Amino acid sequence: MASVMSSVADRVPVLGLSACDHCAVRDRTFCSVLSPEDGARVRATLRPMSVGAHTTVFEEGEPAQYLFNVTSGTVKTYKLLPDGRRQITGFAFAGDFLGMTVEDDYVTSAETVTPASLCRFDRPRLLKLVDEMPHMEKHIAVTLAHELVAAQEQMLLLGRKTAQERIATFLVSLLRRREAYRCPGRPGGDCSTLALPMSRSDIGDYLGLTIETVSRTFSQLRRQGVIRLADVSHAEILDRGRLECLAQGSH
Amino acid sequence: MASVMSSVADRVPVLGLSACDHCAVRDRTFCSVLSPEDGARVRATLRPMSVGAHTTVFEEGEPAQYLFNVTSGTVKTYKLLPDGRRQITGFAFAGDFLGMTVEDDYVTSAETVTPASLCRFDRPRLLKLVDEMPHMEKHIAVTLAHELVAAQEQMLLLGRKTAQERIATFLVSLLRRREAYRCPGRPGGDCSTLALPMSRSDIGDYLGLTIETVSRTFSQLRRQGVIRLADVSHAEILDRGRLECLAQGSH
DNA sequence: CGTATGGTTGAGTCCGTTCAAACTGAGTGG
DNA sequence: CCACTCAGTTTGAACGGACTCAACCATACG
Repeated sequence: MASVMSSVADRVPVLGLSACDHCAVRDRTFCSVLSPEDGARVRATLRPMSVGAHTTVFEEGEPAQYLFNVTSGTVKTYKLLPDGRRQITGFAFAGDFLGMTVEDDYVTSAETVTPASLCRFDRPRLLKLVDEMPHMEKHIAVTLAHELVAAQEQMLLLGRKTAQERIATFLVSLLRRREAYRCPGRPGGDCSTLALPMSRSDIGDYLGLTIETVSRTFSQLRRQGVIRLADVSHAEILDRGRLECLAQGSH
Repeated sequence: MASVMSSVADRVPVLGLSACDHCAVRDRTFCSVLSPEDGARVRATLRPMSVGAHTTVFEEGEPAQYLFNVTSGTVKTYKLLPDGRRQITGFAFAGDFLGMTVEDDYVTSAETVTPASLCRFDRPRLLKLVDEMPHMEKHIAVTLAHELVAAQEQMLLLGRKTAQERIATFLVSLLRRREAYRCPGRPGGDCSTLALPMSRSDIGDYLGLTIETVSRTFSQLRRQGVIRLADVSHAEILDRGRLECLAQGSH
């Protein structure tokens, strides 16, 4: 599968220093904690890029040459077993960080779900800068801690929840994530319609289910009046309270 | 359930400054990166303690007043659903860190599996010190990153592996963890007998299985000549190659 | 030696999977 | 405009791996 580094990166123009100033996700990334001078040094390691849907960003096991910030679109990270079984470890949306690793190789693969724009950092150079910037180290530690909490919640889901509880948890976490990123007053911030940019197959591989079970469970929730499916990738949440009950396993 | 903080802590004598000098796990913790002066400041926030088996160290949702280093024994961390379903998120052995959280509340519960000794740190005071010590910040970020990798591997296990693959993965990861902590030449470092201090119920709740399936799968591996069960809590690895094949899902 | 607790084994069940068929909607071309 | 294709989704029917329920066994302990 084509790697983004060789195939797409060089086609995208470097937008220059001003790009960061207009960055929509700036205040959700480590860039927000940088002084003007440090910001300039970080920008020197950066290249903004746009890629189409279903493009490989990096692959597990390959040397981690770059780090990425998602500035728009959706990206999935996943691990594979030799026989092709797949576990999606997370979905990254605008503002999320990708490819952080202590080892020198990526520990998951990453592929875009939708067309996406990414901020690509040269990893060795950025890590050298990080060493000199305690604020950034701190920001990364906090990000890692949040990801770890999410991972532990996902373990509970994968180890102990039923199909219906998994789907409910997934929908609620998408809702919460959207709320965390939008001001309450902002347009769409409290809308009950949820975009599901990923396929049923992706949802299944994220929740430890098959596509058929995902589909059946959506239908089940629809018949129960908890959600309405405007179309295959847009779910309207009709009864959020009930959904949250289901999600935490108390029916 | 009895909390360690109120019930056990005060019975254990403070061993004074010299305790750290003899600490067996010192070089595996953040203490190893401290200068002598910083070490003294950290020690002022610390109290060593010993607790019996099956003792609650902290509970999910409760204010995170302390952080812990395990100096001996085994501790499990877990999350519960309202109806009692449990997911063990990890086992902590000597040298492992417990209770790290960005939020002000613990995100998992922790309970000893065996009698254990712990180094208890006052969290607010330690975090204040960490802010002034970039080395420690770095060490914590690295630890978090490693835990995140382990969590992602556990997601793959819980979402996509069969019972036999889960048990095999569990045994292999215990072997690897022991190897990482012991020099090859040291006694017991290359011994093929593995201690399983945790109950079948704990193993099941860690691997997303029931105790019956755990027990059956051990018997299955025994019949296949992959392991030998000296007793209920000691497994001898007879065919490590085969076990590693099973663990990664390629049979 | 009786009791208790945890572990093992067996039999039957069930939830989610597998296999298969039908449906949907977007894209293409006559 | 409709027919056709194709990939993704939904639905149905049968299956199976892990679960549930239950009995039995082993070790520890008073």
